[in-house]
Amino acid sequence: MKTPKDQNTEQNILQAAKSVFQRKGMDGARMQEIADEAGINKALLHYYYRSKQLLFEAVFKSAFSLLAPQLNKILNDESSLEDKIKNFTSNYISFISKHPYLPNFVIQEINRNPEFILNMKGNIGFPNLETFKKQVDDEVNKKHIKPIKAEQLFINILSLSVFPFIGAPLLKAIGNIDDAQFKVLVEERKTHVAQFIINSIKA
Amino acid sequence: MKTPKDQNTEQNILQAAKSVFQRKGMDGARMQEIADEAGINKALLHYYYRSKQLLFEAVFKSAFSLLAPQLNKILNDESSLEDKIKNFTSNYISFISKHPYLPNFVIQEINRNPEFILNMKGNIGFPNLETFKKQVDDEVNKKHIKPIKAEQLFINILSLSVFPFIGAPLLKAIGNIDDAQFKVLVEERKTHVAQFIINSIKA
DNA sequence: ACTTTTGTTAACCATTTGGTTAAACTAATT
DNA sequence: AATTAGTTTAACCAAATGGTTAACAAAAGT
Repeated sequence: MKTPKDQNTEQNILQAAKSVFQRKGMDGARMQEIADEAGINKALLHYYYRSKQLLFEAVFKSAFSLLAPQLNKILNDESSLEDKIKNFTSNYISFISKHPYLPNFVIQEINRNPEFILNMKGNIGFPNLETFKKQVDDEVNKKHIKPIKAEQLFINILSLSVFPFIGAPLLKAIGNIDDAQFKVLVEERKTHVAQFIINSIKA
Repeated sequence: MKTPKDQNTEQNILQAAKSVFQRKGMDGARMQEIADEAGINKALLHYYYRSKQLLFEAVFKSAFSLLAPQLNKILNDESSLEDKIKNFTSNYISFISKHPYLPNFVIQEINRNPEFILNMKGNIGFPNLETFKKQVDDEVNKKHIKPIKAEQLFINILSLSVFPFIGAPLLKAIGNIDDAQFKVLVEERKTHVAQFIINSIKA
């Protein structure tokens, strides 16, 4: 018997929780701040999500569910390796540009509590390397690309796509570049990264 | 009049604080836990370092001072570009292997409080890209390497060297690899990363 | 109409946490 | 031995924090 007054209180809470947790992390987040941002009383948080931990897990799963399908795109579609690399790097960098807090949040919390990701592994849609591995090994055998371990190639692709966002403040400081210039660099990376990788592995 | 009994209480505290802060971060760390790990009373923490904030800053500066000189090695020494890349990736990966919490700690805390790194920028020894930029541009002009922006190359080098440590639990989960296998991958990366980069940029 | 269920709040509670105080202890100085 | 100054601790404190309770409001069911 929901009051129509604000039928989506639960969503408001989740939205506020996302915003606060992703900026401050589990330890830095305050239930009061989430309540304020959702425009409700603190007790209502516990009415919908029983504890800080459960609210956090809802946020984390939601965030992870945004990132995982994007990963599967590169791992499990039908296109050629080169197309995969081009599409993935471009799409992933575009996607993260719109959600700049996401990768740092997910990685930080996984590091804080590594068992956490094990829960995720059961879920359908969890990324799996098998198809990608076969494809890379195959291309290597056919001498289409230089010898490389699929795992290393995957790590390289992900590193080049994701790290610039996680290390942004550091990179800006070292390179003495402002936000606008950094944005240009990121924009360039949508094509640069794929080219960089393909140059490296092509036979 | 220092008691010789334990002249290095201050160092014990710093050591314990490093351990706790680097594992739990500023928000997750507890002064009591640091005191316990240092084997002293909580009040002594405040006797030597007035507040949690000041103790944290001491730890952060110490951590950053470990990473920065390593960066300068690639940026400002006299060797050829290729040698720089080889030495840096190999040395940096070796170094971080011995301090696996360091990069995540530094990057996480910079993201939590981006103004923080601005304090560091004044310090001597803060990494500076100018020399590296000149060298890369020069190599490009001489057609020794393919055209590439020095900033992008720098980001790539750092991404490929550092990200695997920050994303380790994630990468292990996706690749279905255990700690031992991951250690092998990291070991391989000491040479793989340089080769991957050089393959990509060589003319 | 009235009873039940759901949504919402203000006030409250127990615990944790960073920080303080005053006293005790230690060792060099006089 | 008495003084002095630095070091260490137990006990304490106020604020913050996650969580609960009891009362109230609004729908929905009957």
